[in-house]
Amino acid sequence: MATPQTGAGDPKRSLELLWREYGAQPSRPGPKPRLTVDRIVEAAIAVADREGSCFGMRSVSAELGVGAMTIYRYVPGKKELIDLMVDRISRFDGIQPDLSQLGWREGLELLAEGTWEVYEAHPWLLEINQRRPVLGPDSLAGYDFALSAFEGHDLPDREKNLVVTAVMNLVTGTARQYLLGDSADDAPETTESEWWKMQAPYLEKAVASGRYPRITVFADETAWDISAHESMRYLLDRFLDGLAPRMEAVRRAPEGPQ
Amino acid sequence: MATPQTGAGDPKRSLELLWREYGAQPSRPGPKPRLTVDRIVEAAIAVADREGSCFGMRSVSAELGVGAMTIYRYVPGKKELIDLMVDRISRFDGIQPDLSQLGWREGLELLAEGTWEVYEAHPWLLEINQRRPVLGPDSLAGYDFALSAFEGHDLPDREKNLVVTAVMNLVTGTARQYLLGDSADDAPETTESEWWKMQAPYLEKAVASGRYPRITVFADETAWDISAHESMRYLLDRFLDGLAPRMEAVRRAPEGPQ
DNA sequence: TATTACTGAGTACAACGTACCCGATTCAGG
DNA sequence: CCTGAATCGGGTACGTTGTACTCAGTAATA
Repeated sequence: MATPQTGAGDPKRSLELLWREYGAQPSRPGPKPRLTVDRIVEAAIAVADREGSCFGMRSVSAELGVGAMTIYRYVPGKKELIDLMVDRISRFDGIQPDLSQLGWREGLELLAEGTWEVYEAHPWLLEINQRRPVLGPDSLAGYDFALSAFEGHDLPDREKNLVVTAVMNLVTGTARQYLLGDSADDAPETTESEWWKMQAPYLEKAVASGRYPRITVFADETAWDISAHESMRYLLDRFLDGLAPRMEAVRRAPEGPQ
Repeated sequence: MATPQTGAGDPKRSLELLWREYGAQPSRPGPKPRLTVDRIVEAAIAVADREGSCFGMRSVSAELGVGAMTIYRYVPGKKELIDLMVDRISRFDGIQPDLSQLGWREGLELLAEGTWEVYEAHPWLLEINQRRPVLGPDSLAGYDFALSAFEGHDLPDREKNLVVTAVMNLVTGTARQYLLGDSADDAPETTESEWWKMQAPYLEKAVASGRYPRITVFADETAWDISAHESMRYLLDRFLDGLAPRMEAVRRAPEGPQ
């Protein structure tokens, strides 16, 4: 048979792997598999944490101590492996605080901070270009967890989705802006401060040219010394401020029927 | 001499090219260059618009009708070319409305919508992993333009930067979530609705399992039918709602001294 | 025991960015 | 004018990437 359908980028295979069943397989001929999909995913995450998003399949194989092509027996291709890695990363290992005990605001703040921590731990996540959101078991659990922040409020389902995706996109956008450099990738190159020192002469000359009349703030160094996390919190806090009136409006009466 | 320093990823070369002078060069021996850096950048953008961010240097060469290696006479490497492309894309071609005539809110909305349109026109921009923000002439002009939204308000410089980056990160985050699929890249694969149709059975089974108690909204299709732009606007509007009190507090008196 | 399916490793290929070399071209100085 | 030097464009080739394919070895079933 030609082309045994190891076709790359098959979403169906990704989904099958994501939602794979762990039940006992019927015994089949042939040697027992030495690896498992889980071990490969864990190894790939370890490699990506170390090498950045441009990790190679050969590195994953080496990490597992197997031949270069061996992992292809378990995973159809790199794209699918990344799908699995992304879902695995979304798993919330710590204790899940009971968001319904907290207020909606604290809940969403926790969601944002949790997402932020994931990006800090695995900056390569920001570099991969996820074609479509792959909702695996762990991502779905995270979404379910996020929705618990709205308990006690009669926000329409549609708006719940808007809010949750807003918070996540807000975190992602800021993280991308600031945390990308932390990923090792291929060029350590220059540090943050060195980079600005390098740009400074050009920027100063540009500002001096008068073509950028409003950018005169380079004199004040502290105006540009903004940490990634502070930037995220500012955006988050204003967003939640703006959301507050709406949440108050849909607050459910504590005891009575809805 | 060994290694004539065609070193890739040199930020200094990027900066030199970004802020290159257009003055008449002193006449030098050798044939006149057939290309210019600008033509290469324009061609590369055209190719990226067509092929996605995974455009190849050979495609750019072909677009210009020159040999594969010829463009390396003008640009040190792909990274630097991308830096130039990013800055070029940031150029605001249309008429710049006078933000100072509008209110701060309309100004920031215009900034967000403008950024959004850039991403819609050039989705590949979302796929490239910019190590560090390269502030070229056009990016700087955009930033200067953005700052004009704060005229008539005594917001501290530091907070201005927080707000502007917040708006841009907000747009970027949402755009990335939704617009990535529009980039042609390598796999047209499945459409949005096909993808959800493919995921549906797994999600339904997962929800039915009871492990995700709060995700019961899959019954209501409309709850998930959220357009990219709507999602961005929701986040933007709440953010601006939250920013409003602060902006009112720092509003400068119309006539009197500050 | 014979069959059969499956595993793991090795080889190889296309595409990528780009280092290097060489002939052709055009200016500056005599 | 001629000569030397500097530059340009193109071709070739190398290392690295993801992965298609082949083949020998293994273990459960009939």
